[in-house]
Amino acid sequence: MSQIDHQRYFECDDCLFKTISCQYIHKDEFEKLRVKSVQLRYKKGEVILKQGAKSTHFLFLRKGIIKFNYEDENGKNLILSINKAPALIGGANLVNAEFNLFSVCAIEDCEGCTIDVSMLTRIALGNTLYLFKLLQFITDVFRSSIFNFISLAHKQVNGRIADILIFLSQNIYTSNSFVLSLSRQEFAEFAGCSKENVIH
Amino acid sequence: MSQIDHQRYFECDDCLFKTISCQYIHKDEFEKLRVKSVQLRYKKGEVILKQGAKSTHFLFLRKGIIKFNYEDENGKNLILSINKAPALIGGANLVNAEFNLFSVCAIEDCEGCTIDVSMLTRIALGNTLYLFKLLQFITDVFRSSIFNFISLAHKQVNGRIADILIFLSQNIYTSNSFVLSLSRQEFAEFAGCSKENVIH
DNA sequence: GTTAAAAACTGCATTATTTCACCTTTTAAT
DNA sequence: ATTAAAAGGTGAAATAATGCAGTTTTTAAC
Repeated sequence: MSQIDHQRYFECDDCLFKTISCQYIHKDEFEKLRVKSVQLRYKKGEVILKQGAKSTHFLFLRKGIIKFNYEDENGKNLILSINKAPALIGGANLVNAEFNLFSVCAIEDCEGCTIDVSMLTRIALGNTLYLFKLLQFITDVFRSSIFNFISLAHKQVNGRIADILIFLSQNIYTSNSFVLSLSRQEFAEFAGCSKENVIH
Repeated sequence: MSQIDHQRYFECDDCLFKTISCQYIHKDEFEKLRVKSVQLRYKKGEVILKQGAKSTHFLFLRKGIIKFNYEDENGKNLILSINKAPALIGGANLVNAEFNLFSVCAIEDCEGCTIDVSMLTRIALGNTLYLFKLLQFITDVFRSSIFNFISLAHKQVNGRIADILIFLSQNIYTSNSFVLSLSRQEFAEFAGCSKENVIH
């Protein structure tokens, strides 16, 4: 009897998460994580982690761009942050395991693989330097969004839109020209303004 | 020859930081932290950590209320978050040691004591559960500010002001009525609007 | 207690932003 | 290829927010 065979889209050998992990933990230890992990592909728009759900795994995002989305009590969507691969998604739960505060959605086609939280926690607790490294990864996702918040909270719409374009150019697309994969509606949800305002 | 005698304002025996620490590390280990620490008092308005400076210590805030302040390139002040004791201030540097991104200022009289970062890091690296606990403390400071950001970025001024009042009532003063220790100017810096708008 | 400075407050003109009604273009489905 | 639905876009009226100029009140200093 074999376990369910999962679709394999890419090789683990050139995976950044593996490379970094194996600087701290033994290959055999990493193998325990690997056999529990599942490779996944997400189409643009798909939900990767659902707000309110309890997640049993992280996602190591190997390729693609994602948004952190918060749906408020009136059903209004707000984009909190946008991040690109490589990133460790859902990591906030490592430190403070609760329900997902936000949804994570693909805004471009993504691929990555799940990582079992309890297994990773067990390994990290036995290796402080690895734990430290993971925490840096996790806080990076957060850190990059702080200056967005500052701009959003304290500038007018023009400045917010400009700052978002600069942010996308420098941090996400790393290019002066890029094809925007956000709709005007999504852009407005990120900038905190009406969609008409984005267009004008 | 004795070392400089520092002023002592309060006893360490009933300190929450000591109590929590000693659940994870040995008393003798804690003593190494204690002898390096200095008790400090801050008056309302005083700067505890300075934006841009490299800090060699955390502050365990034992009593009082503080604000995280960001001064932008035009010299405009923005309040990012308000927190009360007990809290571990400057902790972001544990994971990702850099210069302080923000200033921390007392908005009511505060007391606390310094904690040597390198010593604490050394101890925490030898005790993962303690490290975990510290990280929870540190991320708490952050977590509490997320919903402020959501409100700030995506509501109008009335809603922002209302949300801040609710936040202060529930999270800081934990009372339905309180004496506001922020000036209207500071309130405006927190709400991201003009001071006239706070008054109207 | 007097005085100066800072903070609180007010009304109003100017500017910014949202909302609405409507039109055009693109995308996806049959 | 046709059609429906979604996204992109526009202008103009209504609403919201800022910035200014000025008055009153509170606070701190001598």
